Formats: sequence, structure tokens, C-alpha cells
Amino acid sequence: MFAFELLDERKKLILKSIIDDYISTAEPVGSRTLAKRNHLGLSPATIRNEMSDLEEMGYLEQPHTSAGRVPSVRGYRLYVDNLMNIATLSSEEVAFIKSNMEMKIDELADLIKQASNIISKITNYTSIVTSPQLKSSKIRSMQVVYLEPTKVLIVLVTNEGAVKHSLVKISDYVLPEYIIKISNLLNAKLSGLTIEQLNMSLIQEIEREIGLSKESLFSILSDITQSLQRDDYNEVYLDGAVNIFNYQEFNDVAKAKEFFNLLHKTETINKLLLPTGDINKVAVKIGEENDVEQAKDCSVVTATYRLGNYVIGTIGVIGPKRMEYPRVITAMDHIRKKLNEELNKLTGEENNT
Amino acid sequence: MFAFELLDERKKLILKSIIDDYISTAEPVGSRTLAKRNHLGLSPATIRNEMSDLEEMGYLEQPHTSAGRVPSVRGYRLYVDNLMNIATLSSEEVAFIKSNMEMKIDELADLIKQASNIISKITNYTSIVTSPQLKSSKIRSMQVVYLEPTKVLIVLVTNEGAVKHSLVKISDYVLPEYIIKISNLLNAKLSGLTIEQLNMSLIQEIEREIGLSKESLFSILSDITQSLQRDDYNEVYLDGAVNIFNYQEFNDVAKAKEFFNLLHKTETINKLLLPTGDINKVAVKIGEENDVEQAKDCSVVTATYRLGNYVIGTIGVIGPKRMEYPRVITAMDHIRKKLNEELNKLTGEENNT
DNA sequence: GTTAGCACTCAACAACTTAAAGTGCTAACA
DNA sequence: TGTTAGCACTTTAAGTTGTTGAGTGCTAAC
Repeated sequence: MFAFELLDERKKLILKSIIDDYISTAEPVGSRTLAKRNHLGLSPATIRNEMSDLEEMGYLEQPHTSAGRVPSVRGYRLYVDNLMNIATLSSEEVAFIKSNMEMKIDELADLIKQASNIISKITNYTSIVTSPQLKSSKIRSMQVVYLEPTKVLIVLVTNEGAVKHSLVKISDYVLPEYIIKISNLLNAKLSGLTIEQLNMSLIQEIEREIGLSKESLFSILSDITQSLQRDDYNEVYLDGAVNIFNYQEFNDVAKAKEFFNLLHKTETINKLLLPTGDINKVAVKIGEENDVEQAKDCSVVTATYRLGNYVIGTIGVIGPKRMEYPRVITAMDHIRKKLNEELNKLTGEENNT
Repeated sequence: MFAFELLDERKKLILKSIIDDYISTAEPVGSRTLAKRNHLGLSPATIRNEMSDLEEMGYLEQPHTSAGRVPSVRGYRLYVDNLMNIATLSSEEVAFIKSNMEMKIDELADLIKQASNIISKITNYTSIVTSPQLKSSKIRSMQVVYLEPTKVLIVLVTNEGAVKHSLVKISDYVLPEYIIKISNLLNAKLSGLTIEQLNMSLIQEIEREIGLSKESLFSILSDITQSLQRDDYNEVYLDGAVNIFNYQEFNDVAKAKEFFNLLHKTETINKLLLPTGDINKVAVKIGEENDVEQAKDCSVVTATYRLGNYVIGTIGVIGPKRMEYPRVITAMDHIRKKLNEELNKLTGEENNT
């Protein structure tokens, strides 16, 4: 913050120009080319002096003595926070997002996949998206379907419109009629609760309250509960991973390999997508700002999406540090809003309370 | 076949040695190194003559005059069909496969994912696996679950143990009790049929036979049917895509990009996995033998898996043409068998008829 | 039929040169 | 005093050239 105070308008303009330039070319920017391209009314020599200052202040870096300058993380940070122009989406882009998000999609997972796909197509980077965590979801409907004497299928619909199913082997032989009873009972008793709230004591309570033949009910219920809680992960969706090949900084096989390795570690992606700061704003993490070692050469732009007032997941973009921040931030904000709209449409009336 | 007749034992031995060598080193094999490495009791000059013959016959190729030889597709073909040693899996590998396949897995999709994962880990290449096509699956259980007045959830379990669900918006308002009736009715009537057999005339037949209030039943049923048939795709599972970076021939970014592009086109992968020839044997397609242009630099090894006597899907490996065929073929055969076993366990009694 | 010997080829590598783009510094200018 | 022209210097990238090493094909001798 202190150093930022020291930047006069001209320095800001020069820094902005350098970063704009570098983002579009990936080439270190020199004083001469900068003076030529963006006719700033300044001679290369003057720019040189300013650049030297900016480097000293930590906003720029030099790959080697006779190369131009490259933005540092700090430089990008200032750029993102204060310098860059705000982009607008073209009407084609807006139309593209609209038409693709408003396809009739009935299920959360499909909606998220669709959003993920749109993000990678609009931004030309790789999209990373998390689905809501099951454990904090409310049960909207829960049915148990009889399959075989020792096998039932649990089907769960959450308040977010996610559908999960789980095949459960149960210890005792049961009759179909019995399962139907249990199903109705569970559906009635558990609707509105979260998965987290499903535990043994609750089960015992239900059991007590009802009083079906104790032994088997208990074992069935506990089998079911365990199965549900075992599945308690949230999923990560990716799209457009190959887009990374469009960017020079990943033209090196080692780098590309690292990137793909990073991508398919779900926990790592989850970490990158963890909301930080103001959840109403699109968040930007540049290079080492990501506290994931393997993502030190990447920038990540994220936005949360929500159901009613609850944040239930994050959409994100991962790409080179030299990312087109203005475009990406605008796009993410737009897509996030669209996703929220669709989500609230999809989950329908009951969430509008 | 004709040209093959002309190969005497020595030529075969030399060809085999060259290919073995090339598979492990990725370097063109020269007469001198070959003579040294595999002491064949022949001078480089003799080998040179033989190599020259082999090249003329189309089994070998020369990247350029002063380089060693590289196997041609035809060379690999002969190698795979006649020359190579048969590999055996180490006891560690067998144990690894066993313990990972025999985890209690209740659902087809999970079993297939698991198999896919094991394949890529054991072979060090990329696994590609298809799930059964829904349309030819038999309905084992089909339930309709009431969610809202205009929304129901269909849950379908197939004879292969696949579980599919589909949210369906229906045109009319319906009552829960009505849905339960329909659910029971459908489950009773449709069990044992294939999805393919679900069509309007069947629906009308059911409708006639039962005689619930006509209008709404028909529209509900047709909504459901349409929804099911819309979903009629088969899924493709991938694992170990990053393994490709282990192989020199993909150390070029353009090649790697092409590979990843290939991978995420589901139709293309499906094409690569289409069973050809003897479905009891592990199949090998080398380079251009794959009738997919983009896979011309890859080899694909596939094996079908089955439920009872019906082939229901394919497991496969994709990697460089210089693939460790003996290991891969043995591994695939082994994993296929394991998968069949587990599948038949999973789907239980009813398929044992 | 096999092999030693030899002339020839070609890619890969290293050493060297040059060109281009950049910098920092100094001195002159407005 | 801030700006800029000019210049010496630096460094990479690209091109040139020469050398080396692994390879080949051919011929003639064993």
C-alpha cells in the first residue's frame, strides 16, 4: 500500500501499458517498442527511467539484462486492483452464454457441467468448478427402492437439485413392503435435514418413535447412513484443459505436464477454489498468491455461486499468470449471475422462502 | 501373409530384436548396437544385409540414411502376431489388480472407473473404457419418484448393474399417489425389456391394458420415455492421460496437444474401442490401423468385457506405437477376466440363468 | 553365405559470428 | 529540473561452419 502511494499517474500509465502489452504478446516489453506501440508522447529514454524505478519498486522484473521487462506478481496485483480497464462482453458472447445456460437443464450436475463448458469456451482457459458439498445440503426427497432381498437403492434429491444415488447392501433379508414403509418413513422424517445431521442418535430416535421390528430396521438404517456419509465429497468439474497449449509459457513439455498433474488432483483444485475475501466479488489469485505450490505459474480467477443467500460452490478459471484479467473477470461475473439465476429456477419454489 | 512366408528364422529373430530394442529405447536401432546388445553371433555387416532385406519387405523404416532402423506398422504387426514373447505379470501386479478390483463395489459405473484406473496404473499408458450402451440394456428395476406436482425422478437399474436417473418435467399436474401407481405399474410391466423396446406403441399397449385416466398417463409416459431415450449414450472413462508425457514421441507440444484433443472427443474414443475381429482375444491396432486419423501415431489395445455371454463394453489402452505390447496384452487379458468376474458377482443371481 | 574394410551420409553438437533488442549512463537541451 | 539524444555495453536468438559419431551400402576376400 505504501509503495503504491508513490506511483504517480505517469508511472501507472506506463505500468498498465507494459502489462497490457505483455498479456497480449508474452514478450518482455522494452522501452523502445513500448514508446512506439502506445504513443505515450514520451521518449524511450524517459520510459527507461520510469521502468527502472518500477523495477526497483518491485512491479517489474527483468529476465536478463538485455531483455525488456516482465510484470512481477506485485505488478499484476496492482494492475488487477487499480489499473486495468474494465472489459465488456460482446453481444455475441452474451448471447452465447445466455442460449447455452438457458437450455432446459433439470439437474444440478448438468447445469454445473454446462457452466464449466461455457467458461472454458468464453475465456479460452481451463475451467474448474466445484459442486456443493453433500454434507451441508438439505434433503429434499429421499427414497429407498427395493432391488433384491439384500440390496436397496437410495435416491436422494437435495435442495440444490443434486441427485445422488447409492446402492446399499443390507445385512438382513427384507421384504419389498418393508422397504416401502421405510422409504416413506425416511422421506417424511428426513426432508429438510442436512446429511450432516444424519447420525446414529437421530436414527435411534426415529426408530424409537416408530417402533417397527427393531433389529432389522436399525441395521438397515445404519447401513444407509454410512453409505451416504461415505459419499460425502464434492465433485470437481474441468473443461478446456487443452486450452493451456495455446499459451507459450506452457509450450515446454515439463510445464504442460506439471499443469495436467495439478489438474487431476481433486484436493488441490478444491484448495484453489476455496473462497477467500469478499465472496460477492470475483477473486483473483496470481502466481504464488495461490497457496498451492504446483500452481505457482498460474493465475486463478474464481467466483462463488449461490442458492438463495447461501454460497454453495465456486466457478473458476486457471491459466497463465499472463491472463486476460479484464475479460476473464467480466466473463466470470456474468456467468456466475447466469448460473445463479438458472440454479434458482431449477430448484424451484421451495427455496424462495 | 505371402511376404511373411519369406522370413526365415534369422530374419525373424533380427526383426524381433530390433523391435524389442526400439520399444525400450525409442532410438532407431543400428546394426552395430544390435550386434553388441543382443549377441546374436552375427557381425554387424550380416545384420546390415538382413536389415536391408527387412526394409525392402516393408518391416522396417529408416528415418534418414545414416540413422538406424525403426519398425514400420507392418513390422509391429508381425511382431505382435508372431514374434514377441508372451509376458507374465509379476505376483505384485496380480495382487494389485486383485485387491483393487475386489473392493466392494456395488455399481457398474464405479467398477468401470476402478478398472480404468487399474489399467492405467499397471500399464503406464492411458486407459480408455466404455460403459454399456443404455439402449441395449435390460431394465431390471424402474421406479418413478414424485418430487413436485410437475416433476418426477425416474430411477433405472439395468441388468448390468448400471444406475441411471433422470429428472423429468411432466406436462400435467399429478398427485403423489398417482405417481406411485404409475411407478409400480411400470416396474412390473417393463422389467426385463430393453430401453430400445420402449416406444409409443408399447406405452399405448400398457395404457390400454390398464386404463387409468388416459390423457395424463399418456403424456407422463411419453415424457418419461423420451427422456430415457434422449440419454442414450454410452460413457467413456479415461485415466492416466498424463502418462503420455512419459514417452519421448509425445515430448513435442504439438504431438501432446493432438493426443489430448483426441482423448476428449467421446465419439472418437468410442470408435477406437469398437470391437473388431475375434471378441475373445485382446485386439491390437497399430498406428494407421486405427481408422481414426488423429490416432495415427498411437496404438490401441482393447479387450471386451461381458455379462454372461453378452459383450457389453470394451476396456482399452492407448499409447505410442512403440508400446510394450507383451506386457499390455497380458495385463489387459487379466484385467478383463477380473472385470468379468466382478461384474457377474455384482449383478448377482438373476443373470446366472 | 559371412564378414572385414572402406567410402559415404547425415544429424547432432559445439564454436563462432552476427544482428536485434534491450539497458544504463552521460551530457545537452528546453 | 525534467526530458531526451546518443553511445557504449549486454545478452539472446539465429545463422554459419566444422567436427564427430553412428549409421549405411558396396566390394572383395575368407
